[in-house]
Amino acid sequence: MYRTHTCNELRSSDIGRHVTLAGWVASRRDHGGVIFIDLRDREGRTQVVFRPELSAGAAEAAHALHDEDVVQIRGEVAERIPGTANPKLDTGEIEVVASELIILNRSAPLPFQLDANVTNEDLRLTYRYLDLRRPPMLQNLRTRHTLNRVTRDYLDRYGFIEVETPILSKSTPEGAREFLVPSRLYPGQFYALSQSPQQFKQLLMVGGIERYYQIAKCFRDEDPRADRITELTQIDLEASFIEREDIIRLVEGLLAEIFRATRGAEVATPFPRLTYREAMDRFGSDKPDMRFGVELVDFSEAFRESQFKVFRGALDQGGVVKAINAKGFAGITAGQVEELTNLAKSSGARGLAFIKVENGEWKSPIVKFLGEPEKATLRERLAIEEGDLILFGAGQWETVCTVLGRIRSRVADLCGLERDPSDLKFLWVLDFPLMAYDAAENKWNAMHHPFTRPKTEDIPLLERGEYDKVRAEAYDVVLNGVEIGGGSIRIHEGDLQTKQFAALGIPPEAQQKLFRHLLEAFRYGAPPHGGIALGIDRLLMLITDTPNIRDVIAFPKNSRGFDLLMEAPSAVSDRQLRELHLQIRKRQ
RNA sequence: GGAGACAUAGCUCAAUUGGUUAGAGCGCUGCCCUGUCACGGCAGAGGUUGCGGGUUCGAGCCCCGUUGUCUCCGCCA
Repeated sequence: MYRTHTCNELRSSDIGRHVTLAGWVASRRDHGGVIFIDLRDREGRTQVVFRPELSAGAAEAAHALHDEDVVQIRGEVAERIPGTANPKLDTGEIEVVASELIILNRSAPLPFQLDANVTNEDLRLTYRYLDLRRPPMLQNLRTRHTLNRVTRDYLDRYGFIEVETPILSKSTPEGAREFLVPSRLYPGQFYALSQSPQQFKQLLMVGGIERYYQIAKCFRDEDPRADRITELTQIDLEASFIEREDIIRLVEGLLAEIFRATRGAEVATPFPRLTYREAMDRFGSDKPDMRFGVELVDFSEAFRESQFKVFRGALDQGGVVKAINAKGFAGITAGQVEELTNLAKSSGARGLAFIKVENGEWKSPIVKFLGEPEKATLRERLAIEEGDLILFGAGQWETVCTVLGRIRSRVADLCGLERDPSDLKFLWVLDFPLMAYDAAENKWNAMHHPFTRPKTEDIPLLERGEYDKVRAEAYDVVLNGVEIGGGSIRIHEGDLQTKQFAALGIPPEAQQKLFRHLLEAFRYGAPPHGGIALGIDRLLMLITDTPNIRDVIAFPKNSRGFDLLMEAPSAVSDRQLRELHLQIRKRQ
């Protein structure tokens, strides 16, 4: 038996007990005579003391211990000498007086100290197995485990069956770019790694499973971000004979249980709701952070006859003029103005008009173009006071909303507006547009995915080709400005699905080639169904309050999709390539 | 595909306007130390300042290029 107790188990009540512990040397304090080590395992730390007069051999060997050596210790639990208890340790009342020390394995000096703040993430990822020994990382993995366990219990209680779906699947190049896997048995043909179990879960509904879920790995060959990774995990679920309200109630209950179990937080349900249109209009985002105000206000009517050409021009071209009031931020520095302007430009704006309200005066390059009635409208609707900063956007509705939404968020950070991670502002965003026009490709794309059901009352719009007006029976769940999940009611009728594909520019032949399985399945009594997928990694970022998605994943790839630990991707042998019928082209 | 920031000892960082032999803390090595828990003391090793080029009497610092990392835009059905 390697151990009788863990390193976070012994207490005063165990004094006198003969025990065996095993773990890593977390710290050695060698006084020449008496030697202390902190022994660490998964559960915690226990101080071990070596006394030369009691066991000379063990003490002698203890002189040579180093950090992260793996040892086994036999000894007796003793009360610490009065005044030397350590209240910082759960086991701080006692210590183990070692009678025997067995070195199970030595450790070389570490490339970084486990108790230090390491900013070099490459190093942490290269030695991830060492990084994982740090308590916060272990805690993140435990939290992840709790989330998975609670999810399985909850969905089981509601009659959901966990079904695994293939990872090697078919390339259907709508949506995210896929990872392709060459086939040995079918020369020149490829699998695609599943970017989502979407089509399989719909086929499960046709299969009469009725309620499915999976903690599913999804693969997307897109550029990562701080909160995005190419290999992500989703709580994926789908149910038949349900409506939007059923999914919403189910997910609210699930999230409440997850936050109770992982954070001990009580989540108020039901969550507030906004339509996509409202969310964009008022907050400039389809995933607004509701922990602070600063809403976008529309001034299109007020500036209809404006002398200011930028505003007037935008309105004449069917656009909008909107503004936000950054309360008390008139003291913005020139550098900050430049930063906000660059943010606006990178978000699609031509520039960023602003007014500083200082010493009772409106300071701005544009103020000379404003008439008294316009000023009065601004003053009233933005509740302008001394010290405020007004920021404007003018142009196409969606661009203006997006620009001001990003400005809103940045201003909140610059102003130090409260963004308390324990303030959980959940939100449903409903009625997304079914499709979005892609000017670059000159075609309509599905906003969610091509299987999303149009709202029933909007189906005639779809049939008339008024694609921009068609709303989807789709819903996103948002927490503190982060989209943590999205889903929809699906199309279950073959003819409607065919029309939808056609609207997305997929002609009948391509439909058959790519989606024959689905269209065929819909011919045999497909039930009405819908579902949702929640991103576990992002959810954990919010639960653990970490800004880096890699910190909640045991073995993440870096932001370039490279695995520093395994050094993948890597070159393969000519023989492997031949088996796969592949030839590498020389790079130019 | 585009933009920005960063790169100095094993780690975290410093180095005044371009100026002597690039420093500190932690870690590492050796010695000392019997109640520490960020133990302490003494001594020591450790650097092609990412790489390449340029300007200069002189470059960690300025310029150009390049590589890597991170962040953002595009992208993410």
